[in-house]
Amino acid sequence: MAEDLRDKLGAQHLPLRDQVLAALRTAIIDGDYLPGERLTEDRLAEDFGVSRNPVREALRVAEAEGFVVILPRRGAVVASPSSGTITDMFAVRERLETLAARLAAERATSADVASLRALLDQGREATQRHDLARVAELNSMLHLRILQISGNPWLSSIAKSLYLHVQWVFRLGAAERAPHSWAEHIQLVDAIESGDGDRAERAALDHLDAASAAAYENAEGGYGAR
Amino acid sequence: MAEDLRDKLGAQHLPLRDQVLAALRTAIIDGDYLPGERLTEDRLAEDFGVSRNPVREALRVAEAEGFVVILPRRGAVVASPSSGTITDMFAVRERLETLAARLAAERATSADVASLRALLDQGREATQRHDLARVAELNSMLHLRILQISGNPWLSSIAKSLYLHVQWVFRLGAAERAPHSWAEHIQLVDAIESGDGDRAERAALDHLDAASAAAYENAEGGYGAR
DNA sequence: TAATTGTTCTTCGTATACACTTTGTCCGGA
DNA sequence: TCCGGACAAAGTGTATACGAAGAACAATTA
Repeated sequence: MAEDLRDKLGAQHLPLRDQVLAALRTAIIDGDYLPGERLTEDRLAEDFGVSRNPVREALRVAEAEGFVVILPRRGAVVASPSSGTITDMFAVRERLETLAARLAAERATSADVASLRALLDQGREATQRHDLARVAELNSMLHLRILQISGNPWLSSIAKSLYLHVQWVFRLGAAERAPHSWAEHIQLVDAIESGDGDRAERAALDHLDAASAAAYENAEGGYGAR
Repeated sequence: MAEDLRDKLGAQHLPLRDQVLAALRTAIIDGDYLPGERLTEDRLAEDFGVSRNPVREALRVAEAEGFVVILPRRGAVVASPSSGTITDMFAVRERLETLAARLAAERATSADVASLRALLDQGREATQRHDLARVAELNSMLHLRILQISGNPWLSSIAKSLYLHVQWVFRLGAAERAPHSWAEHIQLVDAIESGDGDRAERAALDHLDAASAAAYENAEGGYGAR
């Protein structure tokens, strides 16, 4: 029982600041904190039940990641993504995720491919159950897994951050499109399995173009220019 | 005008944490803190003459940027770039900086081109004076200026961060190669001025390939795998 | 020698204090 | 009514202190 306690404490070894950062990110992505909303340190500290220090450290990282803007002596506000950043984000994603697809195709082991196929299967099931939230989640997992398979940490961490931002901006539309994008995902995984870098890159590009087009449609009347 | 003054002073106020972060970054890039070296909060606080709080906040951001690694309950150490990360960084840079060159070519105003030409001129002069440090500095400024001209903030900030890391890893070799790379820079600016995106992208790629090759030569016997 | 126990260093989180900015409010005067 | 300035409130920026807990290393014991 003393061991249980120690295990729990040991497993807890996620610093509070990281937990706060994760909570802050998801709160922003989920729309619990809206763009432009003011985030005072005291308020966040209270919301998360911690003192100001972990909150401050989390805020600095969140700023570096582009989720909040910090004005000196005035504090933090949730960042306001504009339609301009949509175009910009997809331009960068196109370059990075096609590279990820190519590298994944060149490096994927059979176990890697199997893990992708497993995600696809689960996605198909979830689609049949009309569980859109789960489909969207599996969608994310698939993308992140491909990044991981690419084996390039820089690429992975940068693209992951971009992906989070895309989710933030299109959290509404993404869930709807998820089932449609699944066919594109199958193409992508097939291409990766084939080991053909060019083909994988093309499949990723097709997918991104479709996602970008859908994003634009969805953005009409969404966040305006700002 | 009183308003202007207040605005300026307010905006000018650099929080200590930002100053610490900047100092930490340059200290790491310049090799004052060597890879693997332990960075205790007390020591940094003393080095920079501030309390531990700003240091901690700067460290979190430095971790997010990849300059330090923080081990829970054990503190921060300077990150150790391996030859693997060199390859990975250049793979990403190739995708991003070619995109930047294309966008710059498509969007550059005549004033933008003039500013690039001005940097080229200064670089030529500095080369004639054999002022390698200045050449390297202008080299950086040119790259960052192109990123700025691309008009894509995501691209700009991500590529800038990568560029800093490249400088860190190759701070020795970069200065030597700077004069040689100047010819490639001229090609690049010419291409941007022409407004031909494809050509700009090709010029950027040539430049990166040369830089990458030089980096590898220089890395022999440098930082090993780690 | 090997295992155990202390000891020390350091991080992690909390709490407190205070200077300084920014912001908002209120009040008197034109 | 509108303006401008005094004044108060809110919140950040920075410093400091303290206790708990973990990690590393030395000392001690079997």
